[in-house]
Amino acid sequence: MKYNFNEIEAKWQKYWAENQTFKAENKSDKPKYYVLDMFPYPSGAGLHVGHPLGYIASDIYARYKRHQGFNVLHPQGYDSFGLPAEQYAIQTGQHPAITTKENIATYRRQLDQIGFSFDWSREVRTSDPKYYKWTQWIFIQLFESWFNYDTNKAEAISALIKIFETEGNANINAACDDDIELFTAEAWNNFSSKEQQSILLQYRLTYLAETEVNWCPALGTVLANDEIVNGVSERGGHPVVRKKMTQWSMRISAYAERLLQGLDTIDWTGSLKESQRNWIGKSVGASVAFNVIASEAKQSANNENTDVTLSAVEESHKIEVFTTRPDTIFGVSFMTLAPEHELVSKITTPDQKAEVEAYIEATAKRSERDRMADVKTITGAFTGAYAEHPFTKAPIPIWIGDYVLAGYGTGAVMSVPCGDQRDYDFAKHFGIDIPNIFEGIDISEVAFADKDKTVIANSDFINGMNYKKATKRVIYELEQLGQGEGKTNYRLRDAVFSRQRYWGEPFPVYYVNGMPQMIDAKYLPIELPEVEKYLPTETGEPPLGNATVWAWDTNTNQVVSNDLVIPTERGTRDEESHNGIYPLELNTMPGWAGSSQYFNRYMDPNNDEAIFSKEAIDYWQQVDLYIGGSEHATGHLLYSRFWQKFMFDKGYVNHDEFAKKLINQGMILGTSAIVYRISGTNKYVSKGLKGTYDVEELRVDVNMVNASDEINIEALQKWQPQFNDAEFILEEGKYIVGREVEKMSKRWFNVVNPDDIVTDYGADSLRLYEMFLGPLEQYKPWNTAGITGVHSFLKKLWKLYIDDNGLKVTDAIPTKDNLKTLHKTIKKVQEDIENFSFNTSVSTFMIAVNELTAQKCNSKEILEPLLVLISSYAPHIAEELWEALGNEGSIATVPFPEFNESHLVESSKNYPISFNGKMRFTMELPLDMSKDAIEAAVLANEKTQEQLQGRTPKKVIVVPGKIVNIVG
RNA sequence: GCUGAAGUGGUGGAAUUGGUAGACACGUUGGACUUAAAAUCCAAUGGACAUUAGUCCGUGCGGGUUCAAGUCCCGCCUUCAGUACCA
Repeated sequence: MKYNFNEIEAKWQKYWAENQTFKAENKSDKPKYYVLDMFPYPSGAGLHVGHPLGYIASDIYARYKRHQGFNVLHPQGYDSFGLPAEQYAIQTGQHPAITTKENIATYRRQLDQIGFSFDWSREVRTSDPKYYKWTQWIFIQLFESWFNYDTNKAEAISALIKIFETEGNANINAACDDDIELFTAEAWNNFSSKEQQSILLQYRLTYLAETEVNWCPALGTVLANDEIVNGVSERGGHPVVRKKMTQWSMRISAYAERLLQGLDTIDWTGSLKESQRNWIGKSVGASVAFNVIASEAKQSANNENTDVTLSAVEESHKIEVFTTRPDTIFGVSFMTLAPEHELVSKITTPDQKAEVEAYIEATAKRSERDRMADVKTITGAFTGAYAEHPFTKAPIPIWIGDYVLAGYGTGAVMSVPCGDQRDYDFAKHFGIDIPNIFEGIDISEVAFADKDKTVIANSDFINGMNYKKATKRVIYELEQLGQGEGKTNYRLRDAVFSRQRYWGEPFPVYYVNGMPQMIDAKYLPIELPEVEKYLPTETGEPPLGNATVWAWDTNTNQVVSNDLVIPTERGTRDEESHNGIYPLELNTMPGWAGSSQYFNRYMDPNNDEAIFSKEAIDYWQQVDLYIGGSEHATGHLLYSRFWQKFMFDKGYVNHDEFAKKLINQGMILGTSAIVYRISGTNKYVSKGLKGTYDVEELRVDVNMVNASDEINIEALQKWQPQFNDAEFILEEGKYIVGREVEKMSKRWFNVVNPDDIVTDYGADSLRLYEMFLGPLEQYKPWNTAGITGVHSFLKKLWKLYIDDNGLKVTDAIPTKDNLKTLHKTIKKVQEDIENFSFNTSVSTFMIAVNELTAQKCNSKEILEPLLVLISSYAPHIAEELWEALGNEGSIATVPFPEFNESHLVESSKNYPISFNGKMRFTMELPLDMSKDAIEAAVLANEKTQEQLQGRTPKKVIVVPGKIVNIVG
C-alpha cells in the first residue's frame, strides 16, 4: 500500500468534522488551556503559504496540550469588517456583506484542508450583527464610565454625577479634557440639561469632541495614529492632512500608566513590549511656566501708539513648557515655540511681525513628510518678545522654530543649548548664547546630555548637585514660586474612534439637541442600514448619510425612516419638533473595535444574553498563548489591553491582561525568480552568462522553477505570450534564473498558493515544511523545492509501518536501541514544543525514523507512541497509521507518551580526550567511574603516553560524561 | 540618531547554554535500478595540503578571560526590523 496523502487527509478532515473531535466544553474536570490565533481579515486574494505559519504553530501546541490532558480552547473566526470589501462595493456595487461571505468561504476551505484542530462551533465574525451587538454594548459601557485617578480605575458616570451634585468638580482627580472649568455643586444643579451633558462628555471614557484629526482625503476618512506610516496612510500610501472635526474618541490616555505597568506582568516578546513602551512614551519631568515680559511688549505697543490696556493683557501671558531636565533650568538662554503655538500672534512685536508671519507661512506649506525628511536644516524666527526666567528674572528671547512640535507636550520648550543638541544647533545657527552649566565639561563642539554624569555649575542654589538632587530641588523651588510642578508626560494620545465608512459597526447613538444619547442595550444590535451607494453624500457626510431608514424612534425604540429628520449638522433641531424621532450617528467604528474583545467572546460565542457568561469567563479566565504578527504592536494589541483593563474595572473579567503569553511569528517571504532579457532584444540569457550583456531583469512566476533554479521553458512560454518566440541562451542546456528574497506579492509573481502544495505534497508535508523552514519568530524565505525533504520523510514514516504486503508492525519486544531512540525522541520533542522550537523537532522525527528504519524496528510498543509524538505536527498520517494499528477513534486525545530516563542511561561513553584543549582521540569508559579512576585510566592509556612522550601533565580536567582534558 | 534582533558551508538552519562546530534538510557530484525519464536507494560534500592513517586553517573583524570560546568580557564593522526633531 502506498502513502496516498490526498485520500487520507480528506478522510480524516471529514472524520474530525463529523465527530466534532476538537469541540471544547465550558465545563470539564481537566485543566483548561486557551490557545489563540490572530483571526484573519478575509481578503479576496485568499491565503498564500505565508499566512498559515502561525496557525500551524498554534495548532501543534494546541494538539500537544490535548495530549497532555488539557481541555483546550482553540477557536478561529474572521475580522470581517474593513476597507477592501467596501472599496470593492464602491467599484462594483456588490454589497460588502456578499463579498465578505464569499471570501470567508474561500478562507474556510483553505484552512480546512490544512487540518487545523479549530473548534468551529465557536466561530465569530465581527461583521455579524449577533457579534457586533456586543461591540456596541461595550461602547455604551465606556460612555457610561469615567476614569478616577484616585482609585486608578474606571467608575460609573452616575457616581460622578452624584459628586457634582454634592460638591462640584473641584476635588475630582479624573482623566478628562484639559480645558475643564471648575464649578460648584450649586452651579452644577443650575446648569441646563444640555450644559450638564456637555460637561459629562469631557469626562466619559468615550467622548465626542472637536479634535484635530488625521484626515485622508483619498480614502475619505480619518485615520488613527497607528494607521499612518511616514506621514502617509498605511493602506494605499495616500497623503494625510490635519483637520478639525467632531469625532468620537476613546480616552485610552487615562490608562497610560496601567498599560505601561501591565507590561511587566505578561510574558510577551521584548521587542513588542518595547514598541508599546515607546508608543506610550512616558517622560518624567516638570512643567514650568515662564511669564512673558510685559515691558518689552508695552514698549513696542507705545511705539505704535496703541491702547495702554494692551500691557495688562500682555502681562497675563504665560508660556507653559514641559521639560525632562528641570536641573538645567539655569542653562536656558532662549525659548522656542512651535509655529502653530497660539501665543505666537499675541506676543510677536510689530518689528518682527513680518518675519514671523513669513516663517509661519513657509512652514505651513511644508507637508508633514517634508518636515520629517528634512530634519537637518535649521529654521526659525525671533518673535521680538522676551520671557522672564523664574529664578534669575533675566529676560529670555522667545523664538519660534519648527523643530518644536505643536502636538507634543505644550508645543513650547525652554531651550538649554548646553544640554540638548537640537537647542545647541539652533543657538549656534542664530548666534544665541550658550551658557555652560556643567562642571568640567567642554561644550565648545557639542551639547552634553548625559544625565548620569551631570554635575551642575553656575546655577545658584543647585551648584554641585547631580541630576537627581538638582531636579528635586528645582521642582520644589518652582512650586514655592507657583511657577511649576513635577509632571509626567505621555506621548500616547486618545484614539479617534469614528470612521467615515460604511462597512463597520454602527454606533448605538442618536442625537437630541446635538447631544449624543445612547440607545438602551436591550434594543441592540443596531444593524447597519442598507444604502444605495457606498460613497460619502454630496454634502460630504459619511456613507450612512445615504441611508433612508436611519433615525431612532424613541416611542417604539426602533430604527425608522428618516423622512422626518433630515440629516444635517448635529444639534440643529429641538426635541419637540419631530415627535421623538431623532437622527442616528452617521459614522461607523474603526477596524480595531471588533477585535478588542473577540478573545473573550470565543469563550461563549452564542450567548445572546451577555457578551459571555460568568461561568465561561470564570472557567477560561484569559488567553494562555497568543500567536500573531508583530505588526499589531501599537494597534490591536494596545487597544485590546485597554478594553480588557476597562472590562476588568467593571468586574466583567478576572484579569486585567487578556493574554498571558504572546509569540510573534515571523513572516514567510517569497523567493522571486528573475530572467535576464538582453536590452532591446527578445533574447534571454541564463544567469551565469549574463555578465557580458546589458540586461533587464524580469520577474517570472516562481512556480515554474525547480530546486536547481532551472526554469521550465515550455511552462514559461505558456505563461506569457512574450516568451513564445523568445530566444534563450542556455548554460549546460539549462536556463538558470536569478533569485531575490522579498515580500510575497502578486506583483513579483512569487506567491505560492497552499492549495497547490496540498494537492502535490499533502497538508502534512505543508505543515512540517513550514515548521522546518526555521525558527518561528524569524523572517524566512519560502522555496517550494525544499519540501521534498519533509515529504520523503513522511513516505519513509509510512514505510516503517506499511509495505506492499500490508501492516509490518508486530508485537515484537523492542530492542534496547529501539527504546533508546523512542525515549530520546520523546524527550527532545517535548522540550522543543515547550520552547516553541518546532523546526528542530521536525529534524528529531527524521532522525528517529532513520534510526528505527536502520534498526528494522517493527515493534508496536515503539511505533505506537511514536505516532502520538508526530500527530501534533502531521495529524493526518498519524491518524491513518493509528487506525491501521487497530486503534479505535482519534489519536488526538491519546495521552502523550511518558518519558523514561532509564532507557537513555548507558553503561559507558566515548570520552573525547584532549590535550591543551585540542581533541586527539576518544576512549570508551564506564559512566559510573569516579573522577580519579577516569583520570588514572586515561593516563595509563597507551595513546595518552604516546602523546605525553614521557612528560608529566600539569593538570588533568575530567568533566564526568563529557570530556577529559590533559594540560601539559 | 535611538531601541531591539542577528551575523556559522553553495542554501535553510543545528549545537545539550563554556566541552568532538556544521545535526537535519535542500542543492551539487558519483554510483545502483531503468530502454529512458521520474521515483527510490547507496556514497561523498567547510577550506587547503596529503588522498593510506594524516596535518593545518576555519562560526563578521580586532583584542581579552579560560585547560577549553560560535557561546563569556571589551572595542569595532555589517545586515534586518521598529521608531523618530518627544523637549
